Amino acid sequence: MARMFKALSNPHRLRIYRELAACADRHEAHRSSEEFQNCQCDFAQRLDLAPSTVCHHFKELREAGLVHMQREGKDVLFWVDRAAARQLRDLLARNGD
Amino acid sequence: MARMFKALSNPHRLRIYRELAACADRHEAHRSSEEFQNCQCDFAQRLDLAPSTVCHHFKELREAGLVHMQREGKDVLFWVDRAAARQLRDLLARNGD
DNA sequence: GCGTAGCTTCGAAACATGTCGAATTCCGAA
DNA sequence: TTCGGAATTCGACATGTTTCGAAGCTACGC
Repeated sequence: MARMFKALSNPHRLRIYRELAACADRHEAHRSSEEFQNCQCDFAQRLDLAPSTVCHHFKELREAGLVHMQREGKDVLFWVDRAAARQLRDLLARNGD
Repeated sequence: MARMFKALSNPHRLRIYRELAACADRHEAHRSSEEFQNCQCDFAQRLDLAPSTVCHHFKELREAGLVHMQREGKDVLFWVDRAAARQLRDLLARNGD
């Protein structure tokens, strides 16, 4: 559990996670599926980080169980784990409110 | 935002936060107020940590805006910040589901 | 096969975190 | 006023995190 929070505790990783989640939502609207395509090299450009650094951040998110990936030819499909997100939300939620 | 996640990314701090939140809930039921009493030295015993370490963890939670404190005589009142928790939950929540 | 594009692994450097003990402050009680 | 319990601050040390470049893998197109 703390592991998931740790994965989101880095500004770069949090941004990656949010963009993946947002992208998943957009596609969900007209594809009825949670996966979507997004390559790490784009994040490397947007975040101004080395590809190896971005790869490491993805690995952290993956190993925390927040996102999943699957090789699909030359690039990779990523999607967020909704159950994991719900778990975190439940932990943050308390009876009243 | 990442700062809040970082505060919860340590197992000891996560446990402190959850116990504070649980305690607040219990009292809320018959006090209609969010604050409650809980001393750091108890946490030091339960978590088997030095008092200075527990103090440091409380400070992290405080500076992240997740909990608040107020000196009240010889010890201190702590309560969780529900708005902060809601912010985190909203970030984790996505359109569907 | 060979080159290329993208991801991963590895090692190293810089920096941040978790932890402690000792010293300090703060407040209530004897 | 002096004592004692509780919280805080400080300095130190070990450990973890973030980042990079270089080298290695993998699959596609020529």
